[in-house]
Amino acid sequence: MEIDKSLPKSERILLAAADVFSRKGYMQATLDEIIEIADTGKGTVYNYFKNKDNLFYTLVSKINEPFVTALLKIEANEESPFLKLELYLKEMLDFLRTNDTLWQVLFYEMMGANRGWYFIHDYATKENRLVVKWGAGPTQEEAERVSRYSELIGSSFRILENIMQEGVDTGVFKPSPENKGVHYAARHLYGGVAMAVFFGNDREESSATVAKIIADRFLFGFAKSAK
Amino acid sequence: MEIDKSLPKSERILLAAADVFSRKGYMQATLDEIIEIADTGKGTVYNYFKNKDNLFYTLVSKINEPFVTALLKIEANEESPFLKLELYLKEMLDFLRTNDTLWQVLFYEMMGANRGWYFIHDYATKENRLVVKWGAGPTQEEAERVSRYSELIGSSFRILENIMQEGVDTGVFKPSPENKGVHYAARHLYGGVAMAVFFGNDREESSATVAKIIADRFLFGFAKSAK
Amino acid sequence: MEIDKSLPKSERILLAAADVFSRKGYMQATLDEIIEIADTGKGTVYNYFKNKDNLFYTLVSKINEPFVTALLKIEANEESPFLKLELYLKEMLDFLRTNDTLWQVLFYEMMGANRGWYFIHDYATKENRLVVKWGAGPTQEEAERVSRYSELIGSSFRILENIMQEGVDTGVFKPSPENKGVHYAARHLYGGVAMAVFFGNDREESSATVAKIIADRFLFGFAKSAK
Amino acid sequence: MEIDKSLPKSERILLAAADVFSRKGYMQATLDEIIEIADTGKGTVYNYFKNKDNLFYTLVSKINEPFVTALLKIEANEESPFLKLELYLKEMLDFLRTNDTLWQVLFYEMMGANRGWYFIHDYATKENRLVVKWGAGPTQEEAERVSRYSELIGSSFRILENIMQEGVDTGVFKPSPENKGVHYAARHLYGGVAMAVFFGNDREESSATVAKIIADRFLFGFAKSAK
DNA sequence: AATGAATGAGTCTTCATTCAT
DNA sequence: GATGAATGAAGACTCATTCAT
Repeated sequence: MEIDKSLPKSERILLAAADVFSRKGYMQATLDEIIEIADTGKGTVYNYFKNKDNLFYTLVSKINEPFVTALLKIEANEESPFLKLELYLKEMLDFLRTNDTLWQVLFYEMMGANRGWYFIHDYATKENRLVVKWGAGPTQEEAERVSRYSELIGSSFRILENIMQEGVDTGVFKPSPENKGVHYAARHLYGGVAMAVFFGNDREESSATVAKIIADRFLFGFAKSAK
Repeated sequence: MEIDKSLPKSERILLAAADVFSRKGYMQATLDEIIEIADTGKGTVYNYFKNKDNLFYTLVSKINEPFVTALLKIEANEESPFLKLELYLKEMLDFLRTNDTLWQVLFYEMMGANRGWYFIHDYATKENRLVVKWGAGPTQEEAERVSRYSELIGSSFRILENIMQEGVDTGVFKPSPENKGVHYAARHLYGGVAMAVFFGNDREESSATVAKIIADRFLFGFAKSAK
Repeated sequence: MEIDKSLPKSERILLAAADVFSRKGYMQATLDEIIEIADTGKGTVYNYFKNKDNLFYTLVSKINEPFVTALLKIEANEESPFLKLELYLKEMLDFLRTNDTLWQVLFYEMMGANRGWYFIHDYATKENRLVVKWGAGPTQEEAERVSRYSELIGSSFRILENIMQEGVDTGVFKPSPENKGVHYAARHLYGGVAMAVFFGNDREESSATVAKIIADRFLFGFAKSAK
Repeated sequence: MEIDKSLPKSERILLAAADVFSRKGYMQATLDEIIEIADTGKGTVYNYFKNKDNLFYTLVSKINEPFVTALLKIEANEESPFLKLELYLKEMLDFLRTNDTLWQVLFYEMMGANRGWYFIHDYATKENRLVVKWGAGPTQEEAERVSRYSELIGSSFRILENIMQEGVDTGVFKPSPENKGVHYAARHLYGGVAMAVFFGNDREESSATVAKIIADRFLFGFAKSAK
């Protein structure tokens, strides 16, 4: 990979990091390879980023930002929940197709290596609450790390929930059984889209087409006729 | 974790490995911790397993076997595709709830480290074909590794495809637009279930209930009425 | 430095460590130099010692042991405090002359790098009590480290105090002004001997002779006649 | 720590250096922390001081100066050696209590890293002479460094020797056995005071009181009666 | 004179793998 | 078969020093 030498160091490092983290994952990515590609010194990386984790987080955080902005715009517009959902999915497909490998890593880092504890988003307080099932629980550092990553994913995920909830509230979408909220259905849709992209790297259909199909199937079902 | 000392060494090692890989993921799991739990020597591990990767693969492979057997039985029975789908989902939920962390790792190892190349399952030859988009492609070792892991996931995934295809063929499920096959929809459903489990560690509802809900939503849609 | 290759690895490492720590001090000593001299692999060091600090501590601890044993024997014998004091000093001189550089490092590590906090030995509970004058205080790790080193020095220092106190109790030594105990005088004597050895590397006089002189001057004064 | 911004840069750097070296010791002190406190640029430090070592030396050298001036004044006055000794000790106690950590570092730097070679002060030529017992000896840089630091300590130490020698010459202090000079006794007293301060951070008694006690004990002994 | 971005040599530490017993 | 002592390649991170502006 070649990086434009005229860019400032910090950007060159981020570009190189994107490349390496995508190919190697978090653990196997090495700073040596990153500085080799960024054509910079090792110390320079540590002038801009506190450590490896901070470099990775800064990177995905930066990429995530315009994505969330676009989604918020979709959520805020005046269209029907049907169309909003489709627009959301198209946006998400475009985003994941561009950042597939990096987001695989992010998903994994968010979920992985967790012993007996996890975070649950408390919709009342809007905070992530630590639940320790057993064991000693995470160190503060581990907890913060996972929490940060959860928050990143959550920032786009909750917009999907909002759109779906709007549909339920306005009576066009089915409520969940026993009115449990849309969390589970949203999780399923969100995760399904992500995995479908991660799984298959084919890009034969445009994201608009695929979004339309997914939305259609999700809303009106895979069965030929209603029960 | 306590392991039955009367078991043969190789099994004790696998049990210990299951424990450690589940908690730590692949990279962060150490052989030192595994042999500590298995109460055996480090050399012994290398007598039974070629290396760390082979140990992990043997482990997930062994766990996967009865799962696939159960799915094959569901596929083979005489029920309607509707019920088969529900049974499949219940089986999958039970399985993933039991092996969530281990399968997170497996998914990641299967997808990860794949920039510029990937595998496509050729439904005709039933083999995984390597597609190199750009770059040097994987080393033979990398390729074999990813291929093996893909095959593991694929073994359960293709059964879902078969059930869905059966529904399409018998006219109860909608065919894909332009008759492209059920791959994309299957990927979406399969991935969605997996992510929903990986994401949320809540087990409030029984897997049977959840399977019923997912199947219902998947088949008949999230919208209140058909278009 | 040449090390007997027939010795077990752990001993070779300790011998090499003694050499390097003596010459370089704690911070500037490198494991690379130690393994070079011990003619062993870097991993081997970490099989025997948890980390650099533990290696250093194990080393000085091991050296300190027979020294304290010898001092305890002196404390326990039936001689007069006068003679005990002289014997103690001779023993200490012999010890410090042998281990001068290593003990300089130990003294420094015990005292140095302390921000606003220090340990005071509580003679009642026989424990080291942390006193934080200002600032955040040490991390637990720092505290334990310094405490361990303090304890090492303290093990020989308190024997001197005991001997001096015995002299006061039996009426042959002057009590401290306002009966404050012998701590200050002991500190002065102990530190004075240490510094005298650290300062001047001359070994012209035998330790027995020097011990006699120090004891004489300490007991009967430097002035020609009493006031 | 706040530093007066109106002071010239070089002084602000020295003040900041005093703070950091005191708290962290030589090795663990970083220029980053120093410039942070001095509120200056890193390059500026190197405009005024050749390197880290030179900064440290300039600092302690500057602090040492008024101390030595005060001691010289004591040496020069018309009082008895008894009183001079007491005044010297009070001055030293005051000084060390103020600069304890910094002087610990200085003592250590002076003594440390000296295996196989050391300096002896030649009282005739008033120069430090290098004695190589074995090994290659120090590099010129090492030698100069240790020599400079030795000279710093020596500047105050030799005044104590002078006072004691004056007492011997005028017949009020005991000469050393075989007329070897007061070096050893001075070393013992000087080192003892230093260590007593470094060891115990208690400041319960005023330096005047402590000086009186030390002088009394040193001159007239710890034993209740002369032999 | 003042600055601070850039550097890379240097260090501790980890851990999969080997092999002699 | 079973073992575990020994290994060294690899990797994150630090920090004194330089030098162009």
